[in-house]
Amino acid sequence: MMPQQQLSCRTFDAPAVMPGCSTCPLSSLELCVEGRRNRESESHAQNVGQNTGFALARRVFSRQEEVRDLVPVICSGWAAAYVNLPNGNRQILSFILPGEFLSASLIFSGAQYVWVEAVSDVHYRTFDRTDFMREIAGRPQSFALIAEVWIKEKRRADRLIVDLGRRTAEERIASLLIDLVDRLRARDLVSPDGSVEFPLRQHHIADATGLTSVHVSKVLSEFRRRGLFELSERVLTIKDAAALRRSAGEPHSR
Amino acid sequence: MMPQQQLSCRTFDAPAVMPGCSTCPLSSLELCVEGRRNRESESHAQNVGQNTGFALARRVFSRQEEVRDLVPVICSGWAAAYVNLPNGNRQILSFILPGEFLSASLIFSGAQYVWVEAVSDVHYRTFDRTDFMREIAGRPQSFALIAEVWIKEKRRADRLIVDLGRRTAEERIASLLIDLVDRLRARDLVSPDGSVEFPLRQHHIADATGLTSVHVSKVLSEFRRRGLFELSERVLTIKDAAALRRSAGEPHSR
DNA sequence: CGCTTAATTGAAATGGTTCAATGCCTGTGG
DNA sequence: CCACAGGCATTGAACCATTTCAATTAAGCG
Repeated sequence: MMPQQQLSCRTFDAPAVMPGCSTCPLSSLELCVEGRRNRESESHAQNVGQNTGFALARRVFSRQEEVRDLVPVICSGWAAAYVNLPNGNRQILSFILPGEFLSASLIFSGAQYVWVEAVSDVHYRTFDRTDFMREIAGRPQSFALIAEVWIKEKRRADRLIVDLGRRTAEERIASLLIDLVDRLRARDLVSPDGSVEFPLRQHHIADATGLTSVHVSKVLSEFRRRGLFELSERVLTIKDAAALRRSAGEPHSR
Repeated sequence: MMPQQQLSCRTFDAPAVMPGCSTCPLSSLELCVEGRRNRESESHAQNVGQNTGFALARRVFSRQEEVRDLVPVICSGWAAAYVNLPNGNRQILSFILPGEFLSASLIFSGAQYVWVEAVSDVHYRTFDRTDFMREIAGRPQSFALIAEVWIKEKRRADRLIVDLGRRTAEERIASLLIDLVDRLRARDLVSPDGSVEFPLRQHHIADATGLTSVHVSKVLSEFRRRGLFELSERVLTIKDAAALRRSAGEPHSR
């Protein structure tokens, strides 16, 4: 228990409760030592080996050998899961926000085919897979929660397939922004005036939407010109949500 | 138990053992009344409500209300899971071959956002979700098998994302053909001379690869001209597997 | 046998890429 | 405090992979 591999970079004294905790499955399952909702309640956290980690922005922080036996969850910051192509291109499969598993597949298997890069500085937490499995196997309602997480991830992947296969650059970019803002809102990370910390570079958006960063720049400029949002200094402020949603095309099975 | 909803179309006297049985998870879990490997062995099949169904080619055969409580598995024939877009386009998310769940998500939830169409005539089988869950929840090794199915499905979705986001028409089409043939080979559906029943129309390939059927026609002609395969009369014969694999680009995380 | 669906082919149009040049900002080192 | 390098964003022009449009033939199907 408590396998203390250091995933990468330096350690860090992380504050106990992090932005991701409010929506983190590990927290609601009372399996996280730090993020427990109710510190008085009976907790299973001490039965699950766990550890914290930290990665600087732009660093790759999940490697084959490191996730072999560990299930990582993001506590704060953004990450991106991607694959590299022989020609030097890459495709981002998903952005990972605070309170999310690096990948739901890693809950059940250490086999990994994606790279994960920290977009901003990232605090994460790793759980011993065997311990974790044992804890949820016993409790059906825990299992239902994990199934839900998994289904959501699959649904998001399917939505991306539709975007990449059948929708224009404008629609893809608008969808991505809407999806991210919606998820951030669920985590209470949108401030009352509608602005959000938005660490993505244009090349991230390009890699996620299957476009070039040159074209992303052009589309974003056009969106700004139309007054849909403001985006500068790593802060995004939606100005005309309805128009943005229109640009994303009809909601195709949200 | 045994909820006897008729999913659609007419009933049919299906032969007990079908092409999909050899690789069907329900069969290896001994949960299928018909497809059991070992008829003498102790089986849990009578604990799980189940029924057969049949759908004619080109029919939609999975609707919201119908999968609410049922987990469908294809026994013979091909199906396609897709979503419709407001502009009349559609995107096929996956082809479903004999021995596969309609969608792994349906194992855990009846909420559905895709349509499923029979590509060729399809025999399928439905299992009561509650019964099914109860049976696998108790047995960890069953659960591992289901997790594996789920991970495979997700991995295939991720591969499609990469194809649609970053690869050319040729690469997408070649990848699709290779993937299908590989899966068919695993089911022993490739005859010794290398030919397979291949019920897809060009518009299926187009809808799956995010292209137009016009362009699919051009690429397929070019492939044929180069002698990579023959394809006519719903039969595909790979002639130059190595060259086809080259056209698909490097294997990006198979 | 006629009617609809599927496949083929060519020509024109286009959404997005590629290439290239410029400016900006940030961090770094002298 | 300035010079310089590297990453990031912007803009315009040329290019190209794929779409769109259109016309023709071939293939199922009742």
